[in-house]
Amino acid sequence: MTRKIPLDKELPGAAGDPSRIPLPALMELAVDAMWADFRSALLEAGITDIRPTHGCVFRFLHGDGMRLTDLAALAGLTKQSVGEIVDDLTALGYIERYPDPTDKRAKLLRLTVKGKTAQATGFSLFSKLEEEWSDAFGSDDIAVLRTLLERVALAKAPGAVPEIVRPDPAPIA
Amino acid sequence: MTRKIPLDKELPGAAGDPSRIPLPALMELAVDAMWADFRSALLEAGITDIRPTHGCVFRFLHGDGMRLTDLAALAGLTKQSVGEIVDDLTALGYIERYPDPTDKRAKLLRLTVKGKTAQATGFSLFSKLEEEWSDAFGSDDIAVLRTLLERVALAKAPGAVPEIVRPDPAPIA
DNA sequence: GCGACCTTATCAGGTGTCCTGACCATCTGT
DNA sequence: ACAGATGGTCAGGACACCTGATAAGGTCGC
Repeated sequence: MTRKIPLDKELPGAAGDPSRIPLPALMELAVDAMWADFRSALLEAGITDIRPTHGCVFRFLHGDGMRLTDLAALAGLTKQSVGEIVDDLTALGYIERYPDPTDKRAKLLRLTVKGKTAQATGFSLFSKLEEEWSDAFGSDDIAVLRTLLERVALAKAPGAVPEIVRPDPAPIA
Repeated sequence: MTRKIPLDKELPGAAGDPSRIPLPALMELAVDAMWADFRSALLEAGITDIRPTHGCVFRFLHGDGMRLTDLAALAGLTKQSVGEIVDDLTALGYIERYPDPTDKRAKLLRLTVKGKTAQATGFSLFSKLEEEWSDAFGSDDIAVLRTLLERVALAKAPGAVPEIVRPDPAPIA
């Protein structure tokens, strides 16, 4: 039972079985569901003042001082856009700006303790979400999904893949 | 080679391996890539004046006369929003409005010939896209992806699944 | 050491896509 | 026949992006 509306006898487009929801639409449904799950988990974890837009900061801000320009480049947005998001998160106490000692034009950005905690919570909830989806839809299929998506990301958006942030990374050696 | 930045020795969140891009982010990358592929295929097919927003009409408008309200409900948007989109597509010649003979308040919407052609083209391109992705990433994995996503959609957004439109369906019997 | 040029960040303003609220014309149930 | 629901539209606003311009500060050639 995947279809409700009976099919026409002749299909103008003849583009395969039209009861198949287009794959991109199907994926969008799923990704929306994922984000909805994540957001409600965030709320349950007591984080109520972070909007989806803020995600780019928590995903890409790392280290002990990043420039707005660099963060924007990682996030794939303009510095103006990220600037506004950064203003927001600064006002909320998740990140702070301080002057770059080596360049009087620049300001450096870093997560506050509150911000680091929130970032860690987020990453932990992502993990939990993946486990829950594994339980709900089969860990084998979710594993296939992940490796497939990783290959897709590498093939289609190579620049975006390696730059994903981990909680407070610091170079070894 | 999935990671570029070396890991910290101690991971604050300890939320599994942080080199794993969060699943929702990974899916978003993939879905964006899909839409990008689809849009460029649309352009190659000579359809250059349809914006992503217009998709809701081509996805959900079917039959020989639908009300704005019903279309909006299917698309999950307000009638005001869909009204604007409909104005747009009417001006572009893809759909037309005509008065509902049974209700003087209402207007009915239907695709023009141009609109039906575009819809059919779209569905055909979706099919082609899925084939191309099967070739590129493995038909087995794409098949798993599809059935998984269908189960997800059914579980997480049951209302959205059956109402997807096919090109010009007409009830049998 | 100094002008030409590139960056950094920010200000100002605009666009596209959604939303809520208010409204009139019309239909429906009692 | 009238109260209340419904169909469509107008007006206005939120939000997440964008482009362009500008001031302050680096960098490099010579």
